[in-house]
Amino acid sequence: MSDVFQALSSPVRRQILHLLKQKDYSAGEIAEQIDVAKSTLSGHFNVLKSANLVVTVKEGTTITYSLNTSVLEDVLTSMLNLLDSPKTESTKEQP
Amino acid sequence: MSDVFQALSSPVRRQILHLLKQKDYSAGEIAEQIDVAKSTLSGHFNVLKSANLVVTVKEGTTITYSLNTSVLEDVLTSMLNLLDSPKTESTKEQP
DNA sequence: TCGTAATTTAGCGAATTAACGAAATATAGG
DNA sequence: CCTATATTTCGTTAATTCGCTAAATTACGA
Repeated sequence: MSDVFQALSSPVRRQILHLLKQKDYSAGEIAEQIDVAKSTLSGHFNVLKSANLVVTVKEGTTITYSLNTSVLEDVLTSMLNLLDSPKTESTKEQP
Repeated sequence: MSDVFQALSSPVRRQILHLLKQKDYSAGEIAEQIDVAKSTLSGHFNVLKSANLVVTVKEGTTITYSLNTSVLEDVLTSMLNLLDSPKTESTKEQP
């Protein structure tokens, strides 16, 4: 869980995820659209992979990344948990 | 947004948020329930405050922390955004 | 005013992160 | 086999994070 939030805390990585929401991309195609060195991106890919936020398929020399939505769903659930059935606001006036 | 995910990426801070979900607590009361030095907790409070995830009320020498759910709702929305209307899986078989 | 309780600030060390460029690896195709 | 392409690994550097202890701050109450 920490891994996922940590992964989501980088704007570059969120940008990658937003790209992958539209369609699958290879590492190179993503590099064309994000202005950091490919080696740096490769590091970001690793973080996303470790957090299970993306899944890869290797075909020849090309690696295609796609979004793994199930982990996002898990995080969403855990955050809903934080919001659902909130504390009884006994000291405050109820509307 | 990065701040919020960064804040959420620490187990200690998530533990604090979960406590605050139940009811408001003072810094000291939180310290009783989490096993790190008070000064360390104070640092965590700062992170949570900067991310606007908590709100404080000072009363005498005691500072009471409470959850600010609106930021959590924003994050939730942005994550739903990542899941909603996913890419057309043109290369995959539709069920 | 003095002492005490609650909380924060300051300073430090170890570990992690993010960026880069250069070099390495792997695969496809001639 | 050789070369071009795609991607990763490595070494470096700068910045950030997280934990601690010790000291400072703030407010209360005797």
